[in-house]
Amino acid sequence: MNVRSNKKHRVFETTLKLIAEHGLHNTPMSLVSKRSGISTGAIYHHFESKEVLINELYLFVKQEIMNNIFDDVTAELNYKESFHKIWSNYFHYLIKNQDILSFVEQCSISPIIKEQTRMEAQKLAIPLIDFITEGTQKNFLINNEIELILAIINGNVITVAKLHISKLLPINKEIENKAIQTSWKGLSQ
Amino acid sequence: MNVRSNKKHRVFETTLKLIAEHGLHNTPMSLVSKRSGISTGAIYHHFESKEVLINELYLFVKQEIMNNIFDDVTAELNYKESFHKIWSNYFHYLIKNQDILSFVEQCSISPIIKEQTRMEAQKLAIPLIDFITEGTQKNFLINNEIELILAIINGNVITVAKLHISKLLPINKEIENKAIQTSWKGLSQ
Amino acid sequence: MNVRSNKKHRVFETTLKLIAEHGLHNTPMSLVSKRSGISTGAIYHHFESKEVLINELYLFVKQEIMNNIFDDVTAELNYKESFHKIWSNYFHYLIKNQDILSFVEQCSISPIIKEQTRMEAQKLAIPLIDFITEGTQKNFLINNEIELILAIINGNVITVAKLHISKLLPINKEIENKAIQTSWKGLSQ
Amino acid sequence: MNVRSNKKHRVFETTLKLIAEHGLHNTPMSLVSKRSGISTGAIYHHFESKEVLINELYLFVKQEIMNNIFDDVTAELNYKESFHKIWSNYFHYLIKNQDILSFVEQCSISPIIKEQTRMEAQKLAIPLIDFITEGTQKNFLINNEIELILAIINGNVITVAKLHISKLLPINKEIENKAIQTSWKGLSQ
DNA sequence: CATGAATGAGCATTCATTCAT
DNA sequence: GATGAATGAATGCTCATTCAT
Repeated sequence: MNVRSNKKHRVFETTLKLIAEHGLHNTPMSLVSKRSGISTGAIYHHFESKEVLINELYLFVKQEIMNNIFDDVTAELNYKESFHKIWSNYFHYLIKNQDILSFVEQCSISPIIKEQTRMEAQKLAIPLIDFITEGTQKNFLINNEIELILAIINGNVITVAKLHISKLLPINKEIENKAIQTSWKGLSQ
Repeated sequence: MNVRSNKKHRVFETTLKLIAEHGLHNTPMSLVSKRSGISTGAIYHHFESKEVLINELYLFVKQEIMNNIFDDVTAELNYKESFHKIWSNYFHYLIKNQDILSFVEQCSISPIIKEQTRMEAQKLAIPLIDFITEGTQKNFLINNEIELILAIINGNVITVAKLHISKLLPINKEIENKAIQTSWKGLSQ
Repeated sequence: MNVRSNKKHRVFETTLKLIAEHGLHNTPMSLVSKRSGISTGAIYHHFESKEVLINELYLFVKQEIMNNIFDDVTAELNYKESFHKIWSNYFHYLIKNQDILSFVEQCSISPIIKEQTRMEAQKLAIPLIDFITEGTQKNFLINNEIELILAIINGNVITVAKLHISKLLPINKEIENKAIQTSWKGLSQ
Repeated sequence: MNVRSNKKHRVFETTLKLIAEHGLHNTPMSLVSKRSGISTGAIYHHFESKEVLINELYLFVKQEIMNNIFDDVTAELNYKESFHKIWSNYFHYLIKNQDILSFVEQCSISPIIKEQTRMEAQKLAIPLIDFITEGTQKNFLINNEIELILAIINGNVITVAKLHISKLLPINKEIENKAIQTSWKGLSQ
C-alpha cells in the first residue's frame, strides 16, 4: 500500500471505530481528524464529503468481509463443509471486527448509503453468489431464488454475531455449530 | 388516548417518517416540529431530549410490532400453523410499515439506544419467547437456546422484509412461503 | 417598525458598516453577529443565507437612496432647479452615508447580486425615470434614451462622491456646483 | 516577455476571468492554480500573498487600459476629435474586455486595494491628465479641477460600458456617439 | 525553481435546547 | 401548558499559505 492509500486506510479505521463507538449520527469529521492525526483538509483531499467517505468506507468493509470468508475453503472440502467453513469465517470475522459489524448494520438501511453504492456492494458478493448458485445447481441447496438464500445466510450470520455482541447469549463453539446447523438445515435439500 | 398521548403519538409518527426518509443522522428536531405541527417547546415538554425521544420511540415501535404479530393466531391452529401465521404477520407488518423497519434497523446496533432501553425492549418480546419456549418443550422446535431461536426468526423476517424493500427481490406469496419454510425447516425437529 | 424588522435593520446597519470597512470578500457572518449583538442563529432566522442577506441589503439601500433624493423637490422649483436639487440630495446622501456608497459600488457589478435583485432594484428607480422622462418630453433634456440619461446622472453623482471620499479632491459647495453644471450642461437641450 | 513574466501574465489572465465570473469574494487561489495550470507554490513564488496578487493585477489592468486608449490619437486630430477618439477607445476596450471592467469596478472602492496601490494607479493616468490639462489651458475644456474632469470622463465611460454589459441598453454606434456628445458638451467650453 | 499534498484557522450554516411571552 | 424566536456551540467544509520532495 502506498502513502496515499495508507492515509485513506487510517481514515477508514478511525471512522469505523468512532461510528461504532458514537454512532453514525454522532461522529463529526473533526473527531475523525483528531483521532486519525490527519488534518480535516487532508481528509477532504481524499474524500469529497463526509457522505462520500461513509459510502467508500461501506464498500471497503464489504470488500474486507469478502476477502476473509473464503479462507481455508479448499477443494478438499465437500459442499456442506464449505458452507460450514464460510459461515464460520464470516461469523468470526464479524465478532473479531465488531466495529465493522456495527458500522455495516447502522448503514444497512440508512439513506446515507446511496443506491449506486448499494449496487456496487452487491457486485462484491459475486463469489458468494457463485457458491450459492453452485449449491442450487448441484441440488445441495433448495431451489430458491439466489438472492433469498444469500440474504438468509447473511442475515443469520449477522443475527448470531449481534446476539453474541449484545451479551444476551455469548456464542461458544457449540452454539455456533447449532446456528450453522439451523442455517444449513433450512437451506439444504 | 388522551390529548397528551395523542401529541406524543403525532411526534412518534412524524419522527419515524423523517428518520426513514432522511436517516437517524439527519433528522433535526426543528423538522419534527414543523412536520408534526407541534412546537419544539411542546415536544420538549413531552420528551426530555432528542435521545429520550428516540429511545421512547424505539420501545413504542417494538410494542407496536408485538401488538400485531399474534393476530389470528387462535387456538384452532396447530404449532406449525401458528409459527407460519406469526412469521407472516410480522413480515406483512414490516412491509406495510417500512418506516418502522427502517427506524428499527438504523437503531438496531447504534449507541443511540441505551442499554436500559434494550433491556426493556427485550421484555416486550415475552409473548414470543413464551411461544418459542412452548415449541421447544413440546419438541416442535429444536432444543436450542431460546434467545438463539428468537434471534434467528427475528433476523429471518427482517432480512426478507429488507430484501423486498430493496427491490432486489420483490417477495410474492410464493416466495414468502418458501422463506417461511426455510425458517421452519431450520428450527423445527 | 416592529421588533422583527428592527432586528433585520440592525443586521443591515452592521453589515453595511463591516463591508465598507473590510470589504465584501472579508466580512464573515460571525463578525456581523458579534457586532450587531444578534446571534448567528437569529440572523439565519431572518435571512436564508449570506447571499440572501447581501441581496436584501442591496435592495434596502437602493430604496433608502430613493427615499432621500426627492427631499425639498417641490412644485415651486422649475425643472432645472429640481434637477439640481435631486443631484445635490443624492450626492449629500452618499457622502453622509459612505458605507452605503462603498457597499453599492462593491456590489455594482459583482456576481453576488443576482439578476432578480437587479431587476427589482431597477423598479425602485421609477420615480427618477419618471422625472427624466418628463424632462425629455418637455424638451428640458436631450432626446436620449432614458436609461442612458439615468445611468449618466447616476454615474456622475457616484463618481464625484467617490472623488470626495478618496480625498483626491474634497468637494466643497463650489466644486459641487461645477459638477452639477457639467451634468446639466451635458444632458440639457 | 520572459518565462517569468509570462507566468505572471497567465496568473493575471486567469484571476481576471475568475473574479469576473465568481466575484472577488469567491475566487480561491486553488482555482486560480487549477485553471491557470500553475501550481499554488509557483503562484506564491511570484506573489507574496493573494492580496498582493490582486493589487498587482489592479495596477496591471490600469496600465493595460492606458496602453490602449491613445490608439490612433494622432497629431492630425484636433482636440475635440482626440477627446472623441480617446473616449471611444476606452469604451471599446472595456466592452471587449468585460473581465477587466468587472474586476476594476469590484475593486474600485474595496478595501482590498491598498492606498499605496491607488496612488500608483493614479500615476498611470498621467498621459490622460496631461491631455485634460492641455484642454483646460487651451480653453477647449471648462476650467474645472483636473481631477474632477478626469473622474467625470472616466465615470461616464465606465457607466455607459456597464449599461451595455447589463443589457439594459445595448450601445450601438449611434448611442455611443450620443454618450460622447454628452460628455463633451458637459465638459467643453 | 516547481509541485501539490498537507495544514488548521476560519467560514457559512445547523440544530438541540431554552425561555420570555 | 404552548409557542417559536433566540441562542451559540458545534458541524461540515474551505482556502490562504507552507514546505517536503
